[in-house]
Amino acid sequence: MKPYNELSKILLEFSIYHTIKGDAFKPRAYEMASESIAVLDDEIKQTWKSGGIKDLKKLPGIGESIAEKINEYYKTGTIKSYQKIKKEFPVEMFELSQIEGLGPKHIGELWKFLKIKNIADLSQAIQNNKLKNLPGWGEKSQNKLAKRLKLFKQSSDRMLLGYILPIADEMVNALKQIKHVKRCAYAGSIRRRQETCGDIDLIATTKQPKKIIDAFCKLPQVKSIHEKGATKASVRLKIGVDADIRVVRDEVYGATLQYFTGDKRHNVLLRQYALDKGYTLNEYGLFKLSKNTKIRGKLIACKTEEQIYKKLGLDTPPPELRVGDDEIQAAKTHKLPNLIPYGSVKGDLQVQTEWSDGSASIEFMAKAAKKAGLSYLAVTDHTKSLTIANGLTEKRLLEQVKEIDKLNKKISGFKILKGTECDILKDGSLDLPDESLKKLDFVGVSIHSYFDLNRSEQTKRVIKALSNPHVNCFFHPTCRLIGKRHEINLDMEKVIATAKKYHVLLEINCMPDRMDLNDRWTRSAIKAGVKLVINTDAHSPEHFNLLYLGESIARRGWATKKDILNTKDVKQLLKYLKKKK
DNA sequence: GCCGTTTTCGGCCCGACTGTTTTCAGTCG
Repeated sequence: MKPYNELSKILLEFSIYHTIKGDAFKPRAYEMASESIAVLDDEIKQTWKSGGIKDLKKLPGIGESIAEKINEYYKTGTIKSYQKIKKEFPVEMFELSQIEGLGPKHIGELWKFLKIKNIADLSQAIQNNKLKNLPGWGEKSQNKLAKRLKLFKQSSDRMLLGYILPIADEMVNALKQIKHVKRCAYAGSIRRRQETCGDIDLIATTKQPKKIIDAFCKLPQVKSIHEKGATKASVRLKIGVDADIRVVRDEVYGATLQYFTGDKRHNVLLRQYALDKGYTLNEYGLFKLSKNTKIRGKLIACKTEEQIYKKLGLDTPPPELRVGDDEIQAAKTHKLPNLIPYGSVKGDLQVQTEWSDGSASIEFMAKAAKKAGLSYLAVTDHTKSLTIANGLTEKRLLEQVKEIDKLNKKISGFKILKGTECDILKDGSLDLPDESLKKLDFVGVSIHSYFDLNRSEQTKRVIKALSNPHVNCFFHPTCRLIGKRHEINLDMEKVIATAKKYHVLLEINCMPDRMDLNDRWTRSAIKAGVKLVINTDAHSPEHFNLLYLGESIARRGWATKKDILNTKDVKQLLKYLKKKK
């Protein structure tokens, strides 16, 4: 399922409604707007608040009519034309549409013939064998829908990238072992490194597609099969999400990879762009259109993604940037950023040890970090107000400082920095006095209490904390836990401006359910000239392997190496931090 | 209903699979 909010659900219902009515182009317009709003989430309301209809219209997929509907929604809490539709057609269209294989037309028929309004009605109708006698339906379609409904009821939400990526890797590696497979890769949201993914998209190349499809359907991760054709299959995995595979000839690998990497909005824009230039693009290649006709002509490119983009006069946007925003424009004007390469981070600046709520000693963590390829870390245990995590008092912090001095003499080729994850108290003051903070190399601050303060109080609290002259970094700034806890209510624009003013670093936290900052705030911070760091927030040695997740976000936020401070070695890092003192 | 480096009007992405059909509509990505 996509991360829809209420407004994006309403717009999707408009889309479904217009499809049922038979409108040709309105459905897609509403669908695009719905997706746009799902992605922007909280930001949409801020846009409306600060710029009204005028600024809403600047957003992709939102024009006069939908901007007015959004305005009405925020002003009155509802949309009149939506109420009208609901009266005429009182169906939970969004809910029903979340069942795989149940689209607008069928939702319309189920209402027309059987007065099915929601999931409960549908379950009842299936039990009573009512569907199979509808025009155009049969035994098979009823059974199929029954299966999909069951899956829907027990389906898990989107999975965190940090959990699903390793599974996709396993499947790709297993398929690569098969004799006839030339190439195999994951595409889709996983390749784009989206923070959560709804499914796994694989592509493979071979001269014997049937063998690969069979092997795919028999992978140990597979629970059941939805579809199995000559070159394409779709299955349910035991972990509760779907996986799709598409098998093509090796020569068209580039076109297929491009096509299935998406995202949808990027591809729609790219194909429109191609049409304007007299080409048509599909999963088999870029084709020249014959003059004045719409007939597909000569194959122009298909071997690599780069070749296809180049023929269109574009640089190749890295997969992480393909979201259908402004990346095609940047590709056209050669302004795509030189993204930070994976494996660039040299030191981890948020590490918890057994001194507070970590599982290992400082020495053990340092050795694990070194083994993971890092050359320094900052020990940043919690502070005293976080009693549940055994936070450090001033006295214990001093003892820890001494121990770190000792360890630094003992361990060669690696530097342990003295740091803290100092709690920001309710009023914005810090949990440790300045005398303690100034003894440290690296002061991180973060919020672990009073998540519910209103926007102005919370913002004031954070600005006060960041203005303390000893503070180097704001850890997991929005405090969100994906699927569990919302972002705290912060005026991020102000926080970013404050970070800029006081030379405070903002963190990209690599914990799979944090990923905080997210990609959009990362891009805003970079645009504002704020430096960032990528930290794992390690509580045990294996967490150092999560750095790639933070690097994914940085890339999705258009970060180059120079935007991320801990891509520097420890000497340069300390030099930068010193400037502040 | 949205959108514009040919357009403020006239376009709007494309192919595989399924199930019910005898040539296609619906759905998906």
